[in-house]
Amino acid sequence: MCISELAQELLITPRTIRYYEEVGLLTPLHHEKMSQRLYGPRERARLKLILRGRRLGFSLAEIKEMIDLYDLDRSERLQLEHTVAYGEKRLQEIDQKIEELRLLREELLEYHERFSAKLKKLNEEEKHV
Amino acid sequence: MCISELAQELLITPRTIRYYEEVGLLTPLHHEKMSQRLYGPRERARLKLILRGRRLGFSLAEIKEMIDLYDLDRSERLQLEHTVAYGEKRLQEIDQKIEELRLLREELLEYHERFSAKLKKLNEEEKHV
DNA sequence: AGAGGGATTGACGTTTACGTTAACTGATGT
DNA sequence: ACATCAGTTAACGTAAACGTCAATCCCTCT
Repeated sequence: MCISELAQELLITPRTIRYYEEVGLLTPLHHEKMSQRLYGPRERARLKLILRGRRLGFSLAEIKEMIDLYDLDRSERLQLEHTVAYGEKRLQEIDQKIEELRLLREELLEYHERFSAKLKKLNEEEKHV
Repeated sequence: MCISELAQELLITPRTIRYYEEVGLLTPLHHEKMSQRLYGPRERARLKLILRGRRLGFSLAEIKEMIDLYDLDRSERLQLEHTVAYGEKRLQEIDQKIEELRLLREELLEYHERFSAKLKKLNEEEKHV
């Protein structure tokens, strides 16, 4: 899979994909001999994860931490305990974000229902005319 | 409530609060005669909503849309139908974000459990030595 | 061999969301 | 009256996350 195909599928620009490589979020096949980058299913899954993180308000640095955290090749020889503890913290953060979204949802819904009621009332008043 | 009190309570800087006013997200009491801005409970609630939005990855422009949407004073004379429809769209977006967070959570949890198991195994091997 | 089309590599530009600093003002304690 | 101290305005600075553009390169097709 070449860069523009991948970009088109995920609705982003090639520049974005190269940028993610530049900051160490992606590592497509791209040796000396090859003139183009090639993306396998692993890089594709990783990119989707990055984009999901972005949509949810995580910075690229945070996303990199999460990804590196569970990158077997890089952290196998590092402190597993630290990794596990840190991962738990990240999961808790996500739970909190979910909770905050629930709260935001409730808040907006409250406004929304107040407005819907008003609209309904107005429509009924029109009928009576 | 003055600006620094509010800032301290919500763990942000006064500059941030003034900036939100600059872009039309807040409208504290601040007439000609007064030399300081005063924030009531309404502005405080609004600010908390803004900060929640930010933590969840919404841009200030998006947050402004949401807030303006249900600002009675401004939209009462506007098209209520449009407001209601748009609000429903926003609620759906939030539901999707919640779903995406659930997916991200699952993904990370999967990695996490794989790592935890590995750690446990290593600890047990140590005992046997 | 020459032309065209997509990919690559700098390099600089841009937007968002503030940070920082300077110069000023208004209220307040002594 | 004077100092001081928080708040204000105005202006410029900055980090993150790309956008944009030019120059070059590679491959392919005729």
